[in-house]
Amino acid sequence: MDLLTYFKLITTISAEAENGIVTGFKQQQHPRKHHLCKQGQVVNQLYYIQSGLVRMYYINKQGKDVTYGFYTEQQFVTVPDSFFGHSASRYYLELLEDCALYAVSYQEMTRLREKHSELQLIENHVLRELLLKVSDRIVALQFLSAEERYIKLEESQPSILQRAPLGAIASYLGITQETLSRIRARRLS
Amino acid sequence: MDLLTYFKLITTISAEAENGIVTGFKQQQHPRKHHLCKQGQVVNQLYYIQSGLVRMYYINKQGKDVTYGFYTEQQFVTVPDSFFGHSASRYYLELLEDCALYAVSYQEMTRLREKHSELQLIENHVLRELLLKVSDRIVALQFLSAEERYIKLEESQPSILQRAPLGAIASYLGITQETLSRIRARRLS
DNA sequence: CAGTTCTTTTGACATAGATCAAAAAGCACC
DNA sequence: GGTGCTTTTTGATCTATGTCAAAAGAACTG
Repeated sequence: MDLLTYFKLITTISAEAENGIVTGFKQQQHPRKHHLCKQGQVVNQLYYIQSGLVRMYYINKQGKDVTYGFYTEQQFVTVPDSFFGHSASRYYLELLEDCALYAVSYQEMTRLREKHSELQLIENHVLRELLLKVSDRIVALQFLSAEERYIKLEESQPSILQRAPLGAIASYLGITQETLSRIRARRLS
Repeated sequence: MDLLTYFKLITTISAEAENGIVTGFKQQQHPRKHHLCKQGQVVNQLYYIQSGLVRMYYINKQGKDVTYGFYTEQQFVTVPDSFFGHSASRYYLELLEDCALYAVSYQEMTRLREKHSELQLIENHVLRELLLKVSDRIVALQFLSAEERYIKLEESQPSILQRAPLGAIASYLGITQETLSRIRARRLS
């Protein structure tokens, strides 16, 4: 879905704000495997995903790649602490599919937000969505078994199971590839 | 710390905004064990904790009480999805100590936000803090062992270990009381 | 399409942490 | 200061999930 169309679902947008959005958000295309950001960089862009799939991950102390989250069509993605705090990112942002994105820089977003109250609203909306998404994860990780977490993902974002590689899904669920593979086998029978 | 003092650490506050804050945020005192919210209610207030300790928890499918988070001095607490979305809360908010709070209603917060750009900034700041806090939890729950999670809590919020009961801490860490007790014993020797 | 490499599955074994049960230690209230 | 609660600790198993290793399957590449 187009960025403006999406915004209009959240709130009504004045003509001036629409103008600001169209110039402030830059359309981009990137191929599969492209990195929007690597560990150590400051992420200065907030991305809206028109189409495609993005994975956020980090490398833990044992050198293992751990998926923090998946982001798809009609979602925003960035590394919040880096974007808002201008700090080095602990995370990588990697495209798992070719993506059509809209990107806005922090400076531009600040300008838009100050000029158009709609953008303020939208930013809050985005933050709340991110917060909600993350809250659900905690509940899952805290007290569901590996299999229950898998089922939960299956219900909430079924397409991920098809679209992302096994290893990425496993670390997202907080389990090993092997265990995920076994869960899958068990569920088929 | 006083609410205004805290706000002034985030941004400069105009005289009018100061006025709005002072009238909009109501000071409250509540005793230990009081509930600010129970499961099923809509949480219409955002709380700033001047002193005391608040626990957010829910009852899971097996009927067990699971701590979602602890909130202390100089933090904001509410149930974000309920407060922002006017939906029924899945969580309880319980005071683990006598608390001095400032409370602002959703409507009042909206009014303040629209009138004073500072409040907008502060709200975003609060959301970002909540998001950061929660992000760290995910990283911990995803790939740290029970003992590592304990150590992490010890480092980031040492006072919780003294102030909250064992069972509440255990479920926060995603483990049983018994395991937590054993971890403690192990670390003392 | 044969060879190389990456991904997923399967198997055997090890272990962190759960569960159940009971003892011990803290607290509160007559 | 004893009697009854609640909270914490300790002990003995049990189980889900991890680890290591190897096989099977897909997916690129020249």
